[in-house]
Amino acid sequence: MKKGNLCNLKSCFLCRNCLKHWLPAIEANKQNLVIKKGQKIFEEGDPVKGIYFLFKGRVKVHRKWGDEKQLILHFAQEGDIIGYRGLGNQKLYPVSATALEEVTFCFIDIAFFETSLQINPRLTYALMQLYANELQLAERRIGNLVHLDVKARVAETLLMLKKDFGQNKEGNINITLTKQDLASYAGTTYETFFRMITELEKEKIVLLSGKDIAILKEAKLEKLIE
Amino acid sequence: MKKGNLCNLKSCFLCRNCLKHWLPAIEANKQNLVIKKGQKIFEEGDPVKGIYFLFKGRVKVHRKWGDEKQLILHFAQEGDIIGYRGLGNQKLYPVSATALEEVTFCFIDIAFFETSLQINPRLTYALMQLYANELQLAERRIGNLVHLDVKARVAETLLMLKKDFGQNKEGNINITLTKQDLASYAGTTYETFFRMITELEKEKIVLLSGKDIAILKEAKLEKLIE
DNA sequence: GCAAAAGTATGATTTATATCATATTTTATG
DNA sequence: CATAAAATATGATATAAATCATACTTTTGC
Repeated sequence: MKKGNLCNLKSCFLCRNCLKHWLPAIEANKQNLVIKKGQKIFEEGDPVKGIYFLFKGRVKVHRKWGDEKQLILHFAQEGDIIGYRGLGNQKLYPVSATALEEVTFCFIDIAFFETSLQINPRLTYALMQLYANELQLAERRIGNLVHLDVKARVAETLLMLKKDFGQNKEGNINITLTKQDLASYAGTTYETFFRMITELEKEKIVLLSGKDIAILKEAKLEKLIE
Repeated sequence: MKKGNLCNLKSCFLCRNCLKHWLPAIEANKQNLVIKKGQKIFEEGDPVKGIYFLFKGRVKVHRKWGDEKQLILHFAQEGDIIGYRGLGNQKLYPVSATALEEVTFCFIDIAFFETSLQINPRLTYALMQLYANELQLAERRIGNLVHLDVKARVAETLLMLKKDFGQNKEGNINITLTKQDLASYAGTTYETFFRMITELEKEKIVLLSGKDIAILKEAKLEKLIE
Protein backbone atom coordinates (compact mmCIF):
# COMPACT_ATOMS: atom_id res chain seq x y z
CA MET A 1 0.00 0.00 0.00
CA LYS A 2 2.38 2.68 -1.19
CA LYS A 3 2.25 5.38 -3.78
CA GLY A 4 5.51 5.67 -5.69
CA ASN A 5 8.48 3.65 -4.60
CA LEU A 6 10.05 4.71 -1.35
CA CYS A 7 12.67 2.02 -1.60
CA ASN A 8 15.70 3.02 -3.65
CA LEU A 9 17.31 -0.42 -3.30
CA LYS A 10 20.26 1.26 -1.65
CA SER A 11 19.71 2.35 1.87
CA CYS A 12 18.52 -0.66 3.80
CA PHE A 13 20.66 -3.29 5.48
CA LEU A 14 19.74 -5.87 2.87
CA CYS A 15 20.49 -3.81 -0.24
CA ARG A 16 23.66 -2.38 1.26
CA ASN A 17 25.07 -5.85 1.78
CA CYS A 18 24.00 -7.68 -1.37
CA LEU A 19 25.63 -8.13 -4.74
CA LYS A 20 24.53 -5.57 -7.29
CA HIS A 21 23.23 -8.35 -9.47
CA TRP A 22 20.96 -9.56 -6.71
CA LEU A 23 19.08 -6.27 -6.47
CA PRO A 24 16.52 -7.14 -9.18
CA ALA A 25 15.68 -10.24 -7.18
CA ILE A 26 15.13 -8.07 -4.13
CA GLU A 27 13.04 -5.69 -6.20
CA ALA A 28 10.87 -8.61 -7.31
CA ASN A 29 10.46 -10.00 -3.79
CA LYS A 30 10.12 -6.99 -1.59
CA GLN A 31 6.85 -5.73 -0.29
CA ASN A 32 6.55 -2.13 0.85
CA LEU A 33 4.16 -1.37 3.66
CA VAL A 34 3.06 1.53 5.84
CA ILE A 35 1.66 1.27 9.33
CA LYS A 36 0.37 3.79 11.83
CA LYS A 37 1.68 4.71 15.25
CA GLY A 38 0.98 2.06 17.82
CA GLN A 39 0.51 -0.77 15.32
CA LYS A 40 2.60 -3.90 15.60
CA ILE A 41 4.85 -5.16 12.82
CA PHE A 42 5.12 -8.55 14.48
CA GLU A 43 4.40 -9.96 17.88
CA GLU A 44 6.32 -12.20 20.25
CA GLY A 45 5.38 -15.82 19.73
CA ASP A 46 4.45 -15.32 16.07
CA PRO A 47 6.14 -17.69 13.65
CA VAL A 48 8.93 -15.96 11.75
CA LYS A 49 7.51 -15.33 8.29
CA GLY A 50 10.08 -12.79 7.22
CA ILE A 51 12.44 -9.96 7.98
CA TYR A 52 11.73 -6.26 7.89
CA PHE A 53 13.71 -3.23 6.78
CA LEU A 54 12.80 0.26 7.91
CA PHE A 55 12.63 3.13 5.44
CA LYS A 56 10.99 5.71 7.63
CA GLY A 57 9.92 6.04 11.22
CA ARG A 58 11.00 4.55 14.51
CA VAL A 59 10.08 1.25 16.05
CA LYS A 60 10.41 -0.18 19.53
CA VAL A 61 11.40 -3.82 19.95
CA HIS A 62 10.05 -5.12 23.22
CA ARG A 63 8.90 -8.14 25.14
CA LYS A 64 6.50 -8.88 27.95
CA TRP A 65 7.33 -10.51 31.27
CA GLY A 66 4.23 -11.88 32.90
CA ASP A 67 1.07 -10.02 31.94
CA GLU A 68 1.92 -6.55 33.10
CA LYS A 69 5.60 -6.01 32.91
CA GLN A 70 7.47 -5.21 29.77
CA LEU A 71 10.99 -4.51 28.70
CA ILE A 72 12.20 -2.57 25.69
CA LEU A 73 15.21 -4.17 24.10
CA HIS A 74 15.90 -1.92 21.17
CA PHE A 75 14.80 1.15 19.26
CA ALA A 76 15.16 0.86 15.50
CA GLN A 77 15.15 3.56 12.84
CA GLU A 78 15.56 4.21 9.12
CA GLY A 79 17.94 1.79 7.45
CA ASP A 80 17.73 -0.74 10.26
CA ILE A 81 16.79 -4.37 9.94
CA ILE A 82 14.28 -5.81 12.39
CA GLY A 83 13.00 -9.30 12.98
CA TYR A 84 16.46 -10.84 12.99
CA ARG A 85 16.07 -11.75 16.65
CA GLY A 86 13.76 -14.49 15.37
CA LEU A 87 16.47 -16.26 13.36
CA GLY A 88 17.63 -18.58 16.17
CA ASN A 89 16.88 -22.27 16.41
CA GLN A 90 13.31 -21.69 17.36
CA LYS A 91 11.52 -20.03 14.46
CA LEU A 92 9.36 -17.76 16.59
CA TYR A 93 9.84 -14.08 17.27
CA PRO A 94 11.07 -13.70 20.84
CA VAL A 95 10.00 -10.03 20.76
CA SER A 96 7.35 -7.68 19.42
CA ALA A 97 7.96 -4.64 17.22
CA THR A 98 5.66 -1.65 17.56
CA ALA A 99 5.65 1.56 15.52
CA LEU A 100 6.38 4.67 17.59
CA GLU A 101 5.11 6.85 14.73
CA GLU A 102 4.00 6.21 11.15
CA VAL A 103 6.46 3.68 9.78
CA THR A 104 7.30 2.69 6.24
CA PHE A 105 9.10 -0.56 5.82
CA CYS A 106 9.85 -3.40 3.51
CA PHE A 107 8.96 -7.01 4.13
CA ILE A 108 11.15 -9.82 2.80
CA ASP A 109 9.84 -13.31 3.27
CA ILE A 110 12.03 -15.71 5.11
CA ALA A 111 12.63 -18.11 2.24
CA PHE A 112 13.89 -15.34 -0.01
CA PHE A 113 15.97 -13.93 2.82
CA GLU A 114 17.62 -17.29 3.48
CA THR A 115 18.39 -17.58 -0.22
CA SER A 116 19.87 -14.09 -0.13
CA LEU A 117 22.12 -15.21 2.70
CA GLN A 118 23.31 -18.19 0.70
CA ILE A 119 23.98 -16.21 -2.43
CA ASN A 120 25.60 -13.25 -0.67
CA PRO A 121 28.13 -14.47 1.87
CA ARG A 122 28.91 -10.84 2.61
CA LEU A 123 25.34 -10.43 3.78
CA THR A 124 25.65 -13.38 6.12
CA TYR A 125 28.91 -11.99 7.40
CA ALA A 126 27.41 -8.53 7.92
CA LEU A 127 24.50 -10.02 9.80
CA MET A 128 26.86 -12.08 11.91
CA GLN A 129 28.77 -8.90 12.70
CA LEU A 130 25.52 -7.19 13.67
CA TYR A 131 24.70 -10.02 16.05
CA ALA A 132 28.18 -9.89 17.53
CA ASN A 133 27.72 -6.20 18.31
CA GLU A 134 24.24 -6.70 19.69
CA LEU A 135 25.41 -9.54 21.89
CA GLN A 136 28.16 -7.37 23.29
CA LEU A 137 25.66 -4.64 23.98
CA ALA A 138 23.19 -7.02 25.59
CA GLU A 139 25.84 -8.46 27.85
CA ARG A 140 26.98 -5.03 28.89
CA ARG A 141 23.39 -4.29 29.81
CA ILE A 142 23.24 -7.45 31.90
CA GLY A 143 26.23 -6.26 33.89
CA ASN A 144 24.83 -2.77 34.22
CA LEU A 145 21.61 -4.17 35.64
CA VAL A 146 23.52 -6.20 38.17
CA HIS A 147 26.15 -3.69 39.17
CA LEU A 148 24.95 -0.15 38.49
CA ASP A 149 22.24 1.75 40.31
CA VAL A 150 19.22 3.13 38.48
CA LYS A 151 20.62 6.62 38.13
CA ALA A 152 23.67 5.30 36.33
CA ARG A 153 21.48 3.18 34.10
CA VAL A 154 19.38 6.21 33.26
CA ALA A 155 22.59 8.01 32.36
CA GLU A 156 23.64 5.11 30.14
CA THR A 157 20.21 5.07 28.50
CA LEU A 158 20.40 8.74 27.61
CA LEU A 159 23.93 8.43 26.25
CA MET A 160 22.97 5.46 24.11
CA LEU A 161 19.94 7.24 22.71
CA LYS A 162 22.03 10.26 21.86
CA LYS A 163 24.62 8.04 20.18
CA ASP A 164 22.02 6.13 18.18
CA PHE A 165 19.66 8.96 17.24
CA GLY A 166 21.79 12.08 17.46
CA GLN A 167 20.53 15.48 18.54
CA ASN A 168 18.69 18.16 16.61
CA LYS A 169 19.71 21.79 16.35
CA GLU A 170 18.00 22.61 19.66
CA GLY A 171 20.23 20.03 21.30
CA ASN A 172 17.45 17.57 22.01
CA ILE A 173 17.93 13.86 21.52
CA ASN A 174 16.34 13.03 18.20
CA ILE A 175 13.71 10.58 19.35
CA THR A 176 10.45 11.20 21.18
CA LEU A 177 9.56 8.68 23.83
CA THR A 178 7.21 8.51 26.77
CA LYS A 179 8.82 8.37 30.19
CA GLN A 180 7.28 4.93 30.57
CA ASP A 181 9.11 3.69 27.46
CA LEU A 182 12.33 5.24 28.67
CA ALA A 183 11.87 3.49 32.00
CA SER A 184 11.14 0.17 30.29
CA TYR A 185 14.34 0.59 28.30
CA ALA A 186 16.42 1.47 31.36
CA GLY A 187 14.97 -1.51 33.17
CA THR A 188 13.14 0.29 35.95
CA THR A 189 9.69 1.61 36.85
CA TYR A 190 8.18 4.82 35.60
CA GLU A 191 8.30 6.37 39.07
CA THR A 192 11.94 5.62 39.73
CA PHE A 193 12.94 6.72 36.25
CA PHE A 194 11.10 9.95 36.76
CA ARG A 195 12.82 10.64 40.08
CA MET A 196 16.24 9.97 38.61
CA ILE A 197 15.82 12.13 35.56
CA THR A 198 14.39 14.87 37.77
CA GLU A 199 17.53 14.68 39.86
CA LEU A 200 19.64 14.93 36.73
CA GLU A 201 17.67 17.98 35.74
CA LYS A 202 18.16 19.63 39.13
CA GLU A 203 21.87 18.99 38.80
CA LYS A 204 21.72 20.76 35.39
CA ILE A 205 23.05 17.67 33.66
CA VAL A 206 20.02 17.31 31.43
CA LEU A 207 17.31 19.69 30.30
CA LEU A 208 13.73 18.48 29.99
CA SER A 209 10.81 20.11 28.25
CA GLY A 210 7.83 17.92 27.65
CA LYS A 211 9.13 14.85 25.89
CA ASP A 212 12.30 16.58 24.74
CA ILE A 213 15.54 15.71 26.46
CA ALA A 214 18.80 17.58 25.99
CA ILE A 215 22.07 16.43 27.47
CA LEU A 216 23.88 19.43 28.91
CA LYS A 217 26.86 17.74 30.51
CA GLU A 218 27.75 14.52 28.77
CA ALA A 219 30.93 14.08 30.80
CA LYS A 220 28.94 14.02 34.03
CA LEU A 221 26.67 11.32 32.68
CA GLU A 222 29.69 9.28 31.67
CA LYS A 223 31.17 9.71 35.11
CA LEU A 224 28.04 8.32 36.71
CA ILE A 225 28.60 5.06 34.86
CA GLU A 226 32.27 5.03 35.85
CA MET B 1 52.19 -28.90 24.27
CA LYS B 2 50.37 -32.14 23.80
CA LYS B 3 51.37 -35.74 23.50
CA GLY B 4 49.44 -37.51 20.76
CA ASN B 5 46.73 -35.62 19.02
CA LEU B 6 43.66 -34.92 21.08
CA CYS B 7 41.99 -33.19 18.18
CA ASN B 8 40.23 -35.58 15.85
CA LEU B 9 39.22 -32.81 13.44
CA LYS B 10 35.63 -33.76 14.03
CA SER B 11 34.21 -32.66 17.32
CA CYS B 12 34.78 -28.93 17.59
CA PHE B 13 32.55 -26.19 16.29
CA LEU B 14 35.02 -25.33 13.55
CA CYS B 15 35.55 -28.83 12.19
CA ARG B 16 31.88 -29.69 12.42
CA ASN B 17 30.96 -26.77 10.20
CA CYS B 18 33.70 -26.80 7.59
CA LEU B 19 34.00 -28.51 4.22
CA LYS B 20 35.80 -31.86 4.41
CA HIS B 21 38.42 -30.53 2.03
CA TRP B 22 39.20 -27.68 4.37
CA LEU B 23 40.20 -29.98 7.24
CA PRO B 24 43.86 -30.32 6.18
CA ALA B 25 44.09 -26.55 6.26
CA ILE B 26 42.73 -26.58 9.81
CA GLU B 27 45.16 -29.36 10.69
CA ALA B 28 48.01 -27.19 9.43
CA ASN B 29 46.88 -24.08 11.27
CA LYS B 30 45.64 -25.33 14.58
CA GLN B 31 47.60 -25.16 17.76
CA ASN B 32 46.74 -27.47 20.63
CA LEU B 33 47.29 -26.20 24.14
CA VAL B 34 46.72 -27.25 27.74
CA ILE B 35 46.25 -24.94 30.69
CA LYS B 36 45.75 -25.46 34.38
CA LYS B 37 42.82 -24.57 36.59
CA GLY B 38 42.57 -20.88 37.25
CA GLN B 39 44.62 -19.83 34.24
CA LYS B 40 43.21 -17.41 31.72
CA ILE B 41 42.82 -18.21 28.03
CA PHE B 42 42.31 -14.56 27.19
CA GLU B 43 41.50 -11.44 29.11
CA GLU B 44 39.05 -8.59 28.60
CA GLY B 45 40.68 -5.75 26.73
CA ASP B 46 43.17 -8.01 24.95
CA PRO B 47 43.29 -7.63 21.18
CA VAL B 48 41.56 -10.51 19.45
CA LYS B 49 44.35 -12.68 18.13
CA GLY B 50 42.27 -15.75 17.51
CA ILE B 51 39.43 -18.05 18.39
CA TYR B 52 39.51 -21.06 20.69
CA PHE B 53 37.87 -24.46 20.59
CA LEU B 54 37.56 -26.59 23.69
CA PHE B 55 38.46 -30.28 23.64
CA LYS B 56 38.39 -30.96 27.32
CA GLY B 57 37.51 -29.14 30.50
CA ARG B 58 35.21 -26.29 31.43
CA VAL B 59 35.76 -22.58 31.13
CA LYS B 60 34.00 -19.56 32.58
CA VAL B 61 33.51 -16.49 30.43
CA HIS B 62 33.29 -13.44 32.62
CA ARG B 63 33.80 -9.71 32.87
CA LYS B 64 34.61 -7.21 35.56
CA TRP B 65 32.53 -4.21 36.54
CA GLY B 66 34.61 -1.71 38.44
CA ASP B 67 37.50 -3.29 40.32
CA GLU B 68 35.66 -5.66 42.60
CA LYS B 69 32.48 -6.80 40.95
CA GLN B 70 32.30 -9.42 38.32
CA LEU B 71 29.69 -11.14 36.24
CA ILE B 72 29.82 -14.55 34.63
CA LEU B 73 28.26 -14.56 31.20
CA HIS B 74 28.77 -18.11 30.08
CA PHE B 75 30.16 -21.50 30.97
CA ALA B 76 31.73 -23.35 28.05
CA GLN B 77 32.60 -27.01 27.71
CA GLU B 78 33.97 -29.62 25.30
CA GLY B 79 33.12 -28.91 21.69
CA ASP B 80 32.34 -25.25 22.36
CA ILE B 81 33.86 -22.29 20.64
CA ILE B 82 35.04 -19.39 22.76
CA GLY B 83 36.40 -15.98 21.92
CA TYR B 84 33.67 -15.24 19.39
CA ARG B 85 32.38 -12.44 21.59
CA GLY B 86 35.40 -10.51 20.36
CA LEU B 87 34.33 -10.55 16.70
CA GLY B 88 32.32 -7.31 16.80
CA ASN B 89 33.45 -4.00 15.34
CA GLN B 90 35.96 -3.43 18.04
CA LYS B 91 38.64 -6.09 17.85
CA LEU B 92 39.09 -6.47 21.59
CA TYR B 93 37.76 -9.23 23.81
CA PRO B 94 34.91 -7.80 25.86
CA VAL B 95 35.30 -10.70 28.32
CA SER B 96 37.85 -12.97 29.95
CA ALA B 97 37.92 -16.76 29.79
CA THR B 98 39.26 -18.69 32.77
CA ALA B 99 39.76 -22.43 33.11
CA LEU B 100 37.64 -24.02 35.84
CA GLU B 101 39.78 -27.16 35.69
CA GLU B 102 42.57 -28.40 33.45
CA VAL B 103 41.54 -27.42 29.94
CA THR B 104 42.72 -28.66 26.56
CA PHE B 105 41.88 -26.48 23.64
CA CYS B 106 42.82 -25.48 20.14
CA PHE B 107 43.84 -22.02 19.06
CA ILE B 108 43.06 -20.78 15.56
CA ASP B 109 44.51 -17.44 14.64
CA ILE B 110 42.08 -14.79 13.54
CA ALA B 111 43.35 -14.47 9.96
CA PHE B 112 42.91 -18.16 9.32
CA PHE B 113 39.53 -18.12 10.99
CA GLU B 114 38.33 -15.24 8.83
CA THR B 115 39.50 -17.12 5.76
CA SER B 116 37.65 -20.20 6.98
CA LEU B 117 34.50 -18.09 7.22
CA GLN B 118 34.93 -16.89 3.66
CA ILE B 119 35.57 -20.34 2.25
CA ASN B 120 32.87 -22.08 4.27
CA PRO B 121 29.65 -20.09 4.11
CA ARG B 122 28.04 -22.81 6.20
CA LEU B 123 30.48 -21.97 8.98
CA THR B 124 29.53 -18.31 8.82
CA TYR B 125 25.88 -19.28 8.86
CA ALA B 126 26.37 -21.61 11.82
CA LEU B 127 28.19 -18.91 13.73
CA MET B 128 25.44 -16.45 12.91
CA GLN B 129 22.94 -18.94 14.23
CA LEU B 130 24.98 -19.30 17.41
CA TYR B 131 24.98 -15.56 17.91
CA ALA B 132 21.24 -15.42 17.29
CA ASN B 133 20.68 -17.97 20.04
CA GLU B 134 23.08 -16.27 22.42
CA LEU B 135 21.44 -12.91 21.81
CA GLN B 136 18.05 -14.37 22.59
CA LEU B 137 19.43 -15.86 25.77
CA ALA B 138 21.15 -12.64 26.79
CA GLU B 139 17.99 -10.63 26.27
CA ARG B 140 15.96 -13.09 28.28
CA ARG B 141 18.49 -12.65 31.06
CA ILE B 142 18.08 -8.88 30.86
CA GLY B 143 14.36 -9.26 31.40
CA ASN B 144 14.85 -11.75 34.19
CA LEU B 145 17.14 -9.33 35.99
CA VAL B 146 14.58 -6.57 35.70
CA HIS B 147 11.44 -8.52 36.45
CA LEU B 148 12.25 -11.64 38.48
CA ASP B 149 13.38 -11.80 42.07
CA VAL B 150 16.65 -13.45 43.02
CA LYS B 151 15.08 -16.75 43.99
CA ALA B 152 13.53 -17.11 40.54
CA ARG B 153 16.83 -16.22 38.95
CA VAL B 154 18.58 -18.84 41.04
CA ALA B 155 15.97 -21.33 39.82
CA GLU B 156 16.63 -20.30 36.22
CA THR B 157 20.37 -20.60 36.75
CA LEU B 158 20.06 -24.15 38.05
CA LEU B 159 17.76 -25.19 35.22
CA MET B 160 20.09 -23.74 32.62
CA LEU B 161 23.10 -25.48 34.10
CA LYS B 162 21.25 -28.76 34.11
CA LYS B 163 20.19 -28.24 30.50
CA ASP B 164 23.71 -27.33 29.38
CA PHE B 165 25.74 -29.81 31.41
CA GLY B 166 23.32 -32.60 32.22
CA GLN B 167 23.33 -34.63 35.39
CA ASN B 168 25.44 -37.60 36.42
CA LYS B 169 24.15 -40.91 37.71
CA GLU B 170 23.85 -39.53 41.25
CA GLY B 171 21.51 -36.87 39.90
CA ASN B 172 23.95 -34.01 40.40
CA ILE B 173 24.36 -31.29 37.85
CA ASN B 174 27.47 -32.13 35.90
CA ILE B 175 29.57 -29.09 36.67
CA THR B 176 31.38 -28.10 39.84
CA LEU B 177 31.23 -24.44 40.73
CA THR B 178 31.81 -22.35 43.79
CA LYS B 179 28.78 -20.63 45.26
CA GLN B 180 30.47 -17.35 44.44
CA ASP B 181 30.63 -18.28 40.74
CA LEU B 182 27.03 -19.42 40.81
CA ALA B 183 26.07 -16.11 42.38
CA SER B 184 28.05 -14.17 39.78
CA TYR B 185 26.23 -16.08 37.09
CA ALA B 186 22.79 -15.49 38.62
CA GLY B 187 23.61 -11.81 38.99
CA THR B 188 23.55 -11.52 42.74
CA THR B 189 25.87 -11.59 45.77
CA TYR B 190 27.24 -14.70 47.37
CA GLU B 191 25.20 -14.13 50.54
CA THR B 192 21.88 -13.72 48.80
CA PHE B 193 22.57 -16.66 46.52
CA PHE B 194 23.38 -18.78 49.51
CA ARG B 195 20.18 -17.81 51.31
CA MET B 196 18.07 -18.58 48.27
CA ILE B 197 19.58 -21.95 47.55
CA THR B 198 19.30 -22.81 51.24
CA GLU B 199 15.59 -22.01 51.03
CA LEU B 200 15.29 -24.23 47.99
CA GLU B 201 16.98 -26.98 49.92
CA LYS B 202 14.65 -26.58 52.92
CA GLU B 203 11.74 -26.82 50.50
CA LYS B 204 13.24 -30.10 49.21
CA ILE B 205 13.43 -28.70 45.70
CA VAL B 206 17.18 -29.13 45.46
CA LEU B 207 19.67 -31.26 47.30
CA LEU B 208 23.09 -29.90 48.18
CA SER B 209 26.18 -31.72 49.30
CA GLY B 210 29.39 -29.77 49.17
CA LYS B 211 29.62 -28.37 45.67
CA ASP B 212 27.19 -30.91 44.25
CA ILE B 213 23.70 -29.77 43.40
CA ALA B 214 20.85 -32.08 42.47
CA ILE B 215 17.50 -30.84 41.28
CA LEU B 216 14.78 -32.84 42.99
CA LYS B 217 11.71 -31.03 41.72
CA GLU B 218 12.30 -29.45 38.36
CA ALA B 219 8.65 -28.50 37.96
CA LYS B 220 8.78 -26.37 41.10
CA LEU B 221 11.81 -24.52 39.84
CA GLU B 222 10.02 -23.85 36.57
CA LYS B 223 6.99 -22.58 38.44
CA LEU B 224 9.14 -20.08 40.32
CA ILE B 225 10.07 -18.46 37.01
CA GLU B 226 6.41 -18.44 35.85
C1' DG C 1 -15.25 19.55 21.13
C1' DC C 2 -15.83 16.37 24.77
C1' DA C 3 -15.07 12.11 27.18
C1' DA C 4 -11.97 8.57 27.98
C1' DA C 5 -7.55 7.07 28.08
C1' DA C 6 -2.77 7.71 28.45
C1' DG C 7 0.84 10.04 30.37
C1' DT C 8 2.94 12.99 34.03
C1' DA C 9 4.02 14.25 38.66
C1' DT C 10 4.99 13.37 43.69
C1' DG C 11 4.58 11.83 48.47
C1' DA C 12 4.32 7.77 51.72
C1' DT C 13 5.26 2.98 52.69
C1' DT C 14 7.11 -1.47 52.12
C1' DT C 15 10.30 -4.82 50.84
C1' DA C 16 13.88 -7.20 48.68
C1' DT C 17 18.47 -7.45 48.59
C1' DA C 18 23.05 -5.53 49.24
C1' DT C 19 26.32 -4.63 52.70
C1' DC C 20 28.74 -5.45 56.92
C1' DA C 21 30.49 -8.36 60.41
C1' DT C 22 32.36 -12.54 62.03
C1' DA C 23 33.16 -17.61 62.65
C1' DT C 24 33.98 -21.96 60.64
C1' DT C 25 35.41 -25.18 57.18
C1' DT C 26 37.73 -26.59 53.13
C1' DT C 27 41.28 -26.25 49.75
C1' DA C 28 45.70 -24.89 47.99
C1' DT C 29 50.67 -24.43 48.40
C1' DG C 30 55.60 -23.97 49.81
C1' DC D 1 52.19 -31.10 57.12
C1' DA D 2 51.44 -26.55 58.35
C1' DT D 3 49.83 -22.21 57.33
C1' DA D 4 47.75 -19.18 54.31
C1' DA D 5 44.07 -18.37 51.37
C1' DA D 6 39.65 -19.31 49.62
C1' DA D 7 35.15 -20.76 50.31
C1' DT D 8 31.19 -21.49 53.30
C1' DA D 9 27.83 -20.19 56.61
C1' DT D 10 24.71 -16.99 59.01
C1' DG D 11 22.99 -13.01 61.73
C1' DA D 12 22.27 -7.87 61.91
C1' DT D 13 21.65 -3.55 59.49
C1' DA D 14 21.12 -0.28 55.90
C1' DT D 15 19.15 1.27 51.75
C1' DA D 16 17.77 1.55 47.05
C1' DA D 17 14.06 1.00 44.54
C1' DA D 18 9.47 -1.08 43.93
C1' DT D 19 4.81 -0.50 45.16
C1' DC D 20 0.81 2.06 46.47
C1' DA D 21 -1.91 6.09 46.43
C1' DT D 22 -3.65 10.15 44.36
C1' DA D 23 -4.02 14.41 41.53
C1' DC D 24 -3.19 16.73 37.58
C1' DT D 25 -2.27 17.25 32.45
C1' DT D 26 -2.02 16.01 27.78
C1' DT D 27 -3.33 13.23 23.97
C1' DT D 28 -6.49 10.45 21.33
C1' DG D 29 -10.71 8.94 19.33
C1' DC D 30 -15.64 9.39 18.43
